[in-house]
Amino acid sequence: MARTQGSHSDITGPRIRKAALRLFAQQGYAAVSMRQIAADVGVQAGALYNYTPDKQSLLYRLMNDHMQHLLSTYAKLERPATALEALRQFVGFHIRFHLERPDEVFIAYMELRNLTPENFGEIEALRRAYEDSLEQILKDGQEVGAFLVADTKMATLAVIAMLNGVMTWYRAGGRLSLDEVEQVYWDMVRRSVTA
Amino acid sequence: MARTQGSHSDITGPRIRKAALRLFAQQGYAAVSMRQIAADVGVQAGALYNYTPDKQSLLYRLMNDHMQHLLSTYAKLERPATALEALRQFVGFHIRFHLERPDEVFIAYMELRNLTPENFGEIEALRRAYEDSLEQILKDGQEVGAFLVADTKMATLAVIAMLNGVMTWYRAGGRLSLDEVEQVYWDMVRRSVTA
DNA sequence: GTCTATACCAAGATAGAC
DNA sequence: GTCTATCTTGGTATAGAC
Repeated sequence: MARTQGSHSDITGPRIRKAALRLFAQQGYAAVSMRQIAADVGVQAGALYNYTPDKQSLLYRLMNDHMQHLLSTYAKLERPATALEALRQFVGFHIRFHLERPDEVFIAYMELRNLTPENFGEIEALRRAYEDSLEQILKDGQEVGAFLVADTKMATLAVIAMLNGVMTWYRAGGRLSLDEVEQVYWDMVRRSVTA
Repeated sequence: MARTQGSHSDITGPRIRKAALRLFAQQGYAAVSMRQIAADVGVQAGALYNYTPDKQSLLYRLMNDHMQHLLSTYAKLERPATALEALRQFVGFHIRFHLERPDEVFIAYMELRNLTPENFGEIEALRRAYEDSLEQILKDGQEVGAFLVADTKMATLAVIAMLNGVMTWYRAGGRLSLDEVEQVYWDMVRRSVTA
């Protein structure tokens, strides 16, 4: 665990972010000290400042990395032919991507208020871009009569909120398999936006 | 604002809780200091300890008061005759009760991890009791064929998650009236649990 | 690149005067 | 019941040796 000296430029950075990620998710940004993160990594507190100018930048980096990863992964998916299929794809993607990264997800929406205004603005823009991709699906489906919603913006937020709820209770190995959960949520989402 | 002396037993307590409520909601429990709360009330930090044994108890008190209020208010409602009407009542009650108390709601689910294990257990039990009242509605409706859901527990959590989403974006005086929002969400909830 | 040591400040909580 | 003053601890961040 605790090393005494040496040069580890390539691995210490990722280790710091990994430790910060877990600790922030567990205890919250404000409740975690730089000393705690350093102890977890096995270095002294001062060494952290070779990798981040300050604590705030560490948080921002974690949230930015996560959002970029989310957007780029979704963008790489092959686009289905119909709006209904696109919605199904979105539901499956959203549930799986998020369930695989509980710490990142938790931080991404619990620690928004601990970002500086500038950093907050940037993360918010990324989040909105992701929401927009769902709203576009709903708009497309609405146009061709596949969906029937009173307001695509509200429906977008309602669907995402419903899906995010999975993260608060789902645990692998529990009563329900991931496939079952995905199926149930897909049913509810589909019914909520169709006539 | 800043008073200099005197005896204010009856009003200082509530003022402290009100200040703590707002500050915790805005900045997070861990990021708010007792000195900040005291300054907001207009007393010195030491004076707070005449009203709470410590900071943790202050948080617990706020969350407990909120949950008790939620449960007792819902319990006082007249029970509708049908499951469908009961669900409609729940949706309207949930949205309105929560939108009227954004700070309490925000704290109640953002600061759970800052409770001691004992306090956490108590608050969790109250939250579960509230969820159970919705699940009972879904079970009743499922029995008489009014609803069709794959799993009442999952449907309960999905519906609450969807409704809670309103709190993240709705602002009075915005594009949509409260009645409109309630109507839209009721439509989506109803469709999501019926065939 | 990491260490030890430390500057500097603010936190929660308590003591005793009024 | 509130004040002032203070104890003790731990926070972020930096300096300089290795």
